Amino acid sequence: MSVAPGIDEGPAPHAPARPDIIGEIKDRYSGLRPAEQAVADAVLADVREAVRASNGDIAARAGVSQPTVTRFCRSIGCEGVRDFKLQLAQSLAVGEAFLAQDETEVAPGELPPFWTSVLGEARAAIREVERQVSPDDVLDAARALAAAARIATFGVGGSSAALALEAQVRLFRYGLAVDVCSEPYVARMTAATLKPGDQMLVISATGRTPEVIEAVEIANRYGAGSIAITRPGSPLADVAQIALTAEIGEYPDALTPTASRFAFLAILDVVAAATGYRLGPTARESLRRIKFNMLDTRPADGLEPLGD
Amino acid sequence: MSVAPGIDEGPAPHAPARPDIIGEIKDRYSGLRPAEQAVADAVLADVREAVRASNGDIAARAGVSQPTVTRFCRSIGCEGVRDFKLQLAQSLAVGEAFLAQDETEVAPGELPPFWTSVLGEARAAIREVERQVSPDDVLDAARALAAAARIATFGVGGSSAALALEAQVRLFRYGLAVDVCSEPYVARMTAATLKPGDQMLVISATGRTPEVIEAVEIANRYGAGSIAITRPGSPLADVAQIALTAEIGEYPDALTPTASRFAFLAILDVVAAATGYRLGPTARESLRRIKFNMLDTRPADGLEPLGD
DNA sequence: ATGCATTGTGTAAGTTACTTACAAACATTG
DNA sequence: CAATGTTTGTAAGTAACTTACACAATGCAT
Repeated sequence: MSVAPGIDEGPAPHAPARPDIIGEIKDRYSGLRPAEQAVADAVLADVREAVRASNGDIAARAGVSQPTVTRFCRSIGCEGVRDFKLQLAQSLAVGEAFLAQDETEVAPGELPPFWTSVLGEARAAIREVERQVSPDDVLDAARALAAAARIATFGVGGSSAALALEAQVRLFRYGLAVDVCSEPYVARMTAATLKPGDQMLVISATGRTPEVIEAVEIANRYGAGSIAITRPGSPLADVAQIALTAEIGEYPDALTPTASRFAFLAILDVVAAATGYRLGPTARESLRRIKFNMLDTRPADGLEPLGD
Repeated sequence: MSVAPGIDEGPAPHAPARPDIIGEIKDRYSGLRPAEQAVADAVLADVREAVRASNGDIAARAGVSQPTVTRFCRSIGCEGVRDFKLQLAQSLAVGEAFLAQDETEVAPGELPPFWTSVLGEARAAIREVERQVSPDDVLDAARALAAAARIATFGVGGSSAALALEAQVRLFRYGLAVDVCSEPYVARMTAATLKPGDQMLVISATGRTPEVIEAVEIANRYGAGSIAITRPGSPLADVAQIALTAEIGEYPDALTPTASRFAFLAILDVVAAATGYRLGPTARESLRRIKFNMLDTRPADGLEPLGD
């Protein structure tokens, strides 16, 4: 019985994200020639069908000649029809994976406008973590946290405060000594009590909140380590000894909550997992104890988050 | 200046997820004929190249005839080479979107084992929100929240408590009266003060925490509305008047934080956005005021989350 | 071990799909 | 109005995939 070989997806492209050919069609639509616009109309009218249709079918559907279809493809930046179809298939596949509205079996007309943007932004934020956060930095942070005699987490301003709480919740379970605060004066006082071997872990989406920067500076001054989850190139990233950064674009709609929370939560989770692995058996024992004691208070039902 | 037409991706397929052709190749590998296995090897050795290569190129690379390539495609369930390539392109595109390890430009050997699992689980959780949460329920919840004279949010146990805080942070900005607590006795007392027209919003990953269920029951009893973000079919989902539920599988590794937080944060964000849209101008005015007043305390740099 | 049947595979021919070249029609500019 | 440039279709050429058939290899039965 032979074993399937491994998979190699080819050398990594060094260009940014692969262009979304559907987006390209729409962006360039107004600059297309009339017959080419007819092709675009035909394609966008049923993208799935267009992926499978022959050049001739598309031409017939659009009421143009076959070479016009080739020209259309060239106009939107493809090498030819074959290239176009491959890209269209990929754009469609990614679209379905990210915006799989048809899989929720909800009629398109009934979806609120924010539905796709909120969830799409959340996904994009997580993707940015993959792109921007260095695993080495994560491992450095985990090493520092795992070895810390004490950890103080701090964040202000609502969501950063909630994330600081999440940080505490994630780390204390491994048996680490973690305290959390979201009040600037207490944070400053806490930072002043830190010593060499302690860690300050702060979270700030903008990286420019003076109170957060100040707390890190105080911790640094007293010889403690400092880790920041924040925005690249920000003043906070500059003062923290380890900076785990991701730049998350803001969706330009004030009514839609910021997606940066997803990115920062993801960073936190990766760091927490790395710390857990770093600690190894002691972390597992701590978790085991928690599980054991939480079992007494409520019936368990398969795998569940510990403690809600 | 013509406007680009809308997009129609074609009728929704009623089958489950589209098969992953790369997975099919690997699953069926041992059952393939020898020459077809050589094709599989050649394809998997460089999938990106294979997508673009002609039938003849693949055959040459595999050291087989062109018809063998066609046969290979048929063996793995495709109609032919054209179909195969389209599916391969899509599988590759989805794979990149979900597991784009090569885009982080980190050598595969250096990635910690949890890296892909943590982030992949986060993505899967968000996807489950799309699959499981009904937009109608979201709109119902938004309608109730937008009309509420008062909103009380509650969650216990660490992350649910953090999410309750996130809920408060998201909603109060629209000008709604929202208070948050994570202490069961205070929650019970708060619930007892609610009246018709008020809303209780609770978050619980398991849906079985007695304190949370109890708070909802109290609120119901006093004529207030109740909204739960929780697990489907749970006791909490049963007692809440509006239940926004998603079942998130737990990754069977105690050291990896639960991804359900991403799902619940996503639900929260969708509900918050829907509420904001429901409120419309009053929400925007409230946000404008916050922005205006936060500008005084720190320099703004493009679009940023409000208040960190 | 031998013969027969089945399976696997390649070569060659046929079909489909895409591209190129050229001519005609249309639009723009002077 | 004439000249030039752009757009588009028809027809021919090329690329890519599929089918048919023959041969080789393998497996099974005697």
